[in-house]
Amino acid sequence: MRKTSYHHGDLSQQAHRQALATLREQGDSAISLRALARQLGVSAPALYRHYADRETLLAELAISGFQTLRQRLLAVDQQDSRSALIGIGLAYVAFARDEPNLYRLMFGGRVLPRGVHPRLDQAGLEAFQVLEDTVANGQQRGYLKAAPLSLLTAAAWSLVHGLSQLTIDGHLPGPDTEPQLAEGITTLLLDGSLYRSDKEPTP
Amino acid sequence: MRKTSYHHGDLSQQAHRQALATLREQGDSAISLRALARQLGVSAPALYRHYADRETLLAELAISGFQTLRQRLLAVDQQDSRSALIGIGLAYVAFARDEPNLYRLMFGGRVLPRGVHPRLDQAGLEAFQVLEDTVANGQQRGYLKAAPLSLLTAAAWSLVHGLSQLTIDGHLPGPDTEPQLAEGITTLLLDGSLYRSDKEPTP
DNA sequence: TGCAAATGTTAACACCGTTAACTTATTGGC
DNA sequence: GCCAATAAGTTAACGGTGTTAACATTTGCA
Repeated sequence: MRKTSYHHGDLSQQAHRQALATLREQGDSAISLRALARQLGVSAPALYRHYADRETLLAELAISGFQTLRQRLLAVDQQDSRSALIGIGLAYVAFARDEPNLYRLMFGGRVLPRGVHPRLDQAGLEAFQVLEDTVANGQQRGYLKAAPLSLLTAAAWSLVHGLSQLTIDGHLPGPDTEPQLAEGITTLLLDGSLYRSDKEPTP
Repeated sequence: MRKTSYHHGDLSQQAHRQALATLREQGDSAISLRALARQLGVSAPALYRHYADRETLLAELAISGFQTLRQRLLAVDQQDSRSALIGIGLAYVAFARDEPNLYRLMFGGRVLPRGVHPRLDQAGLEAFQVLEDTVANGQQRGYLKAAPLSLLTAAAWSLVHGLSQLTIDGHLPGPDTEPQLAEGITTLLLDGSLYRSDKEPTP
């Protein structure tokens, strides 16, 4: 009664799985509920028993994306502040490079606006929290300036997010200069880009 | 023979105009060739005399976006290096904030991939060039580190692009903290975020 | 004047997301 | 163990989309 049963039995999960595969390979615009249903051997309206609409399905994919991004950031060694910060930056960009289509969906903006899917907003915040905690930790240890936490965090996030986006969209000249580029840029934010002969980072 | 003539006479430009208006108000996904033709009082296939397909029309909009972004960056005062760099950063983020939907289209990535519309790629490069020139100038004047130009430029671009994207998509906590945030962050990249008591920027 | 090119037209194809109305299987209470 | 409620599927249909083919009209030039 597995194959020919009226009820599919595992449609929700399999739809998520298949949609994620399509997303990875061809981007979010290639995800069609009808095609998805076809691939799963089911009628299109059946999917509406599990997802309110197409956008909700996409939101679900983005949520799982934020969760794995968070896991990747949590896995970074936090021994000393400097390597923790650089490590976070590298891990962030590496995730975007490994999952460009998923990353684009997560930060698409137009396709998944904030304030519509609460669980999505929360998943994004939780990933962001890891970065903020690392920055706060660096401040407490006296490694980072006493500037407002929100400012430092926004700067760090902007930098890695911008670099990720530009990298996966091919805007940067040498696309294979990664990940030295990520490390160099992160270092630059930490040390500053001004010319000076006297640079002695106070740990 | 204006209104009832068989030939429209100005379809290409008016299509561009109307599509840009729709883009600004509702985002690129709201642009439909059929609806566009309807609004212009013309049949849908007529548009194909002027644009190869929908994507080409979107590319045209993005091109004009890059051109006005370039103009905005060129208008920044270049008297001294520091204010030029900060000014470029502010102008860049201001553009994104003023034209969020246009900006998203320009850097969408999935909807307008690079390497497909040569004129679009070129327009993007030309805007980028202004930023690079400013950075190179700062180096020549001895204001910026002698690090590789591509590294410094990529860092600056990543920062302003990331901040723009996060801002217009509402990812940053206080959305009205702009544009102090942009200035603070740009300053941070210039001076570095490390704690140190001796900071004397060498001009 | 006449013919070619430019620029419109209608009809049609193959998709899409979504809803309504209906059918079948599963499950929990008596 | 039956049987009603519910969960999870079905087909049919509506209105929308991008795009192409085949045809019509206007314009501009030789």
